Amino acid sequence: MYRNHNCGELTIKNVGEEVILAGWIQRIRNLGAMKFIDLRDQFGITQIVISDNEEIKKQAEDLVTETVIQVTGTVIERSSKNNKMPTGDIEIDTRKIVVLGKCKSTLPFEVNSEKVDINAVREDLRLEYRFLDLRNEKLHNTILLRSKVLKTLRDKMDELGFSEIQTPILANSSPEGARDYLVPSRLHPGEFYALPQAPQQFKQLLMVSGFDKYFQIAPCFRDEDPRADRAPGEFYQLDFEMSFAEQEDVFKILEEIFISTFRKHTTWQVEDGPFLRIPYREAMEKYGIDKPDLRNPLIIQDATEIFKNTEFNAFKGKTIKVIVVPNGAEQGRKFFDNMSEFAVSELGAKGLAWTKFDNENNASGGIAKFITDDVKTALQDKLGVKSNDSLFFVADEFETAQKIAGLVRIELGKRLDLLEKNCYKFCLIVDFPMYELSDEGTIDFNHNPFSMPQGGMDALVNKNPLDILAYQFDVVCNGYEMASGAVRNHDIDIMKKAFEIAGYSEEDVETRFGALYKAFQYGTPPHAGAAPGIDRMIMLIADSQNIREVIAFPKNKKARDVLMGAPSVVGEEQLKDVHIAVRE
RNA sequence: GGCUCGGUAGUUCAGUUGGUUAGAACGCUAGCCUGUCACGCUAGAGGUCGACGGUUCGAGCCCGUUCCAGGUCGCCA
Repeated sequence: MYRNHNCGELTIKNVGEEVILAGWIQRIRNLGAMKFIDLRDQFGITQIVISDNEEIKKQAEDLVTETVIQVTGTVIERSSKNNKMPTGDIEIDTRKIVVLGKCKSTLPFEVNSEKVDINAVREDLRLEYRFLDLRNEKLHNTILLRSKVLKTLRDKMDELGFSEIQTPILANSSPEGARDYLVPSRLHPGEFYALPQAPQQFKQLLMVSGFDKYFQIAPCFRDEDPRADRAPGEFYQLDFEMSFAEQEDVFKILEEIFISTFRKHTTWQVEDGPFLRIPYREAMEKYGIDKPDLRNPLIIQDATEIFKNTEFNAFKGKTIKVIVVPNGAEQGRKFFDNMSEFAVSELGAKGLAWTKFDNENNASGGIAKFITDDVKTALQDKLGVKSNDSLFFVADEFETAQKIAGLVRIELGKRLDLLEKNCYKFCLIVDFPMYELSDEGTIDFNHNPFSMPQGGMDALVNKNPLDILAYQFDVVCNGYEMASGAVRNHDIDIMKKAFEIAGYSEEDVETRFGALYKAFQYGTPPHAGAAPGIDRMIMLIADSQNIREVIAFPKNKKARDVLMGAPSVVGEEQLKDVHIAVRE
């Protein structure tokens, strides 16, 4: 028996009991004739005291921190208690110490040190020694939180009538989307599997097979560069799909999942559903981005009309976007200069014009001299500008102006500390366009080629493709895209037409999406679904700034596992097996 | 791939117009200490200043190349 209690459960009630504990030495305080050891395991810390007995002192002589030991002794009441810890009333009067796992005396970084912030330690070093890093309480607890969230999600999906069905990891390359991870086939020279970017086609096939509601905590693989909120290589989605479902049915499920999971695992405020629905175009107009952070109260307004006769050269012939900051006039000149500097150097703006309205409602500073009486009246009447407000203007081509104004809005929210605290603000971005214009001027799918166009065949035949909307939506929370979903296009004729508009022939569809093309000719129920990103969900729940904090063994920016050493060079024999020529 | 910020002791960092022996804190080692809990005190060990090349009497510092790593843009149906 290695232990009969853990390190977090002994209290004053256990005084007098003979116990065996096991754990890691977090700290040793050597007072000469006596010695205190903080013994740590996943459940807590218990103080071990060593005194008097020469035999035991000898056993404790060469101990170093992070060694795993087993301690046998008696629970005694402390003479000086520590009310900061749950076990602070007691300590273990030691009878025997056994070293179970030795540890080097010099660690690559300090573990669970209150003197050093682990987040300050170079990240590649933490990743190289991830097994030590994961001993740090906060990270350790985040991984345990992840386990709890996964359980909540599974229970919730089960409760909602979904069946968990696993789909292949060795799958086929899909010609759309991100770069695939390829796996060479041994049995079929020159052919490759691809790791799935998402179980998209499989889950739609399950619908054809009559599985009413499917879900899976699905690994997804995409060979793309990472971001702070996007892990390289692989990530997990709560992938689900429902038969005979419309968009609203999916919304209800998403609202149920997010609200219940966030309420269960956080203390921040989560509003009741339904989530606010914002059409994509409205989101771009008001926030300049399709994943708005609604904790930020600022909105973007259009002032193109107001300035159409302006003498200000930078505004002439441009789309003018303006952000009005209520009571923003109290900021000094330096703030405005810094914002302009930021917009130009960081955002690539041509400039960031600004002005402010004083107590008497007169524009002063910045571009005040271009705020004519007419413009002033219009700003007040049409955009609601009041005294002591400040205004930031972005003038550019329409889409650029929108985008830069969106980034300025985010930065203003940060610098002025405008974000509502301790809350999760969810919304649904709906009505994504079906198509977009590519850089080459051709028509491309905007988001997901499997989505049903709003208006069906009629819209495809009669409308300008760029005006067609899709039943395609995102869940957004606090500025992060949390889920993507759609009503799928289950009608083979509409599908052919939809692809035709994007420049694919029927043969293209047949070869690229052969399984769906075939299956949809044998009785397909209308279906819809979505896929919340699990890593990002846990990141928000844990209030982490970096997605690697919610993954036990994350890869670094270059998609390398520095602990395990993946990817790695493989032997010639292995390469020959899979018919890959050995380089000379 | 572009832009940007970094790389100095085990760790986190400082390092003056380029100038003697490259410092601090934490950690580590040793000694002292019977009530600590971020224990305290004293002493010590520990450095190819990412790598290569250049400028210079002299480079941690300036220049070039390169490697590694973070953020961001491209990318992510």
